[in-house]
Amino acid sequence: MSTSTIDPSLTKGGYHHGDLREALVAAGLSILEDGGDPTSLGLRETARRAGVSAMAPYRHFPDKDALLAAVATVGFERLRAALAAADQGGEGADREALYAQGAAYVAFACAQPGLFRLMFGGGTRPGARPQALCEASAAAYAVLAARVATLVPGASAADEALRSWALVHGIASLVIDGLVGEAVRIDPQAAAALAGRLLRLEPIPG
Amino acid sequence: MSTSTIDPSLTKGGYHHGDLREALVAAGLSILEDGGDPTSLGLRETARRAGVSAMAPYRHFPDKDALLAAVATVGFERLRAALAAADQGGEGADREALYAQGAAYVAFACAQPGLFRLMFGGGTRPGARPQALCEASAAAYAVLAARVATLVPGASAADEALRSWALVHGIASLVIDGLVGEAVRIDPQAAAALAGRLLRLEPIPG
DNA sequence: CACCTATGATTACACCGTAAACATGAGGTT
DNA sequence: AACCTCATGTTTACGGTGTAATCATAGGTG
Repeated sequence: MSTSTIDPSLTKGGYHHGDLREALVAAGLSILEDGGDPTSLGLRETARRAGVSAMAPYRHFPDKDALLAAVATVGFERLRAALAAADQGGEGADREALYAQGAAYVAFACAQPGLFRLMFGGGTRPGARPQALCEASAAAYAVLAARVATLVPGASAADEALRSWALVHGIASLVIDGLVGEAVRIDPQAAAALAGRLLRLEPIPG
Repeated sequence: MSTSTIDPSLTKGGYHHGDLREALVAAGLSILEDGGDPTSLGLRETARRAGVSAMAPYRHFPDKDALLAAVATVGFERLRAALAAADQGGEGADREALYAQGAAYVAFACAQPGLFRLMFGGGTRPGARPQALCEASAAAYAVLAARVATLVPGASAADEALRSWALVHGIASLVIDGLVGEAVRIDPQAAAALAGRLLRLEPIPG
């Protein structure tokens, strides 16, 4: 299969288009990066963006939800990378790494709200998620959970990790939906700072 | 305008249909209560549910987003009522009232995920929200913020309220999107219990 | 009664997701 | 080299949606 000089990494599915599946995912990401909602992410619009016929995506995805899931999977991989990078920002295994992860989580959502909304409940019913999507989201969560595990005793680590996740996810959701003030929503840095502040905040005393 | 015996409260807009505007909002709510996503909430489908022509809603709403916003406004009013009722469940001004509000918040989202998703970023761009919708969401938040204000000194009350909101909102979002385990998503009681547990959880020590 | 306006119905158009039939070109076989 | 096969992409078609424009009617007002 390799007598020709074509790069084998592009040969897979590279009959007419170089690699249409990846091109479609990239087109979908570009739509979201241009300020598009998940509702703007249509099958025809994505195909148009990839410079291909409207029905071409059906050769690579069974339906629209599968294309959206593939885009969301890339989103989770990017989120995982962003969390891991933020975690490595500090030096030791201290809480600053966790705060940095929280700030990165919110900054990610604020910088790409369309992608973030697609990743979380952006259309596909739970239970019908492809395995790759589930694995990608679990991998992202694992980065946060691992940091929490280094900070708390083993028993309550799971609950503490879930609590931290819910907190930063709630901040991110409220910010991108414009429920916490316009200034924060516009500026990803301000949103990240808010996340760090709330994460550091002591619970209600009593 | 009131020589007839018709109830004035129904006279407004009640030429042909009793009160089509309210009927459309009720039809939209019923669609969401029947397990419909916000995407299932269409203009034509809502009109069909209300037993009226497809274009009739345009006499009462300028476009689809306005109808969705009206439905979301009712959702926030219901959420506000649920939070207020949960707050009154206990007796004193203690933290149990706050925990009850958190559990009620998550239970609301879990019981009506479609409505919850519509209320928060369900289509309309932030900034284009009708004033009534903003007021309804602010009124719901005010119930939670008021309880927090009775528990913490004035300076940090705002941040503490926002932190509590983000935490319960994050839990609710993750649960209805199926990111925290199927069992919790199915059972609203289990979801509410999870909210109470995480709210009670002490922060990460250090 | 005649009239006016609010309300709802019809029709039409562009867009979308999906299915079916068609066209094309790369690769292996002879 | 000639041919066959099948994966890939295109075209056409259908039902559904949101929206604009036009028509029809019900209810109160003079």
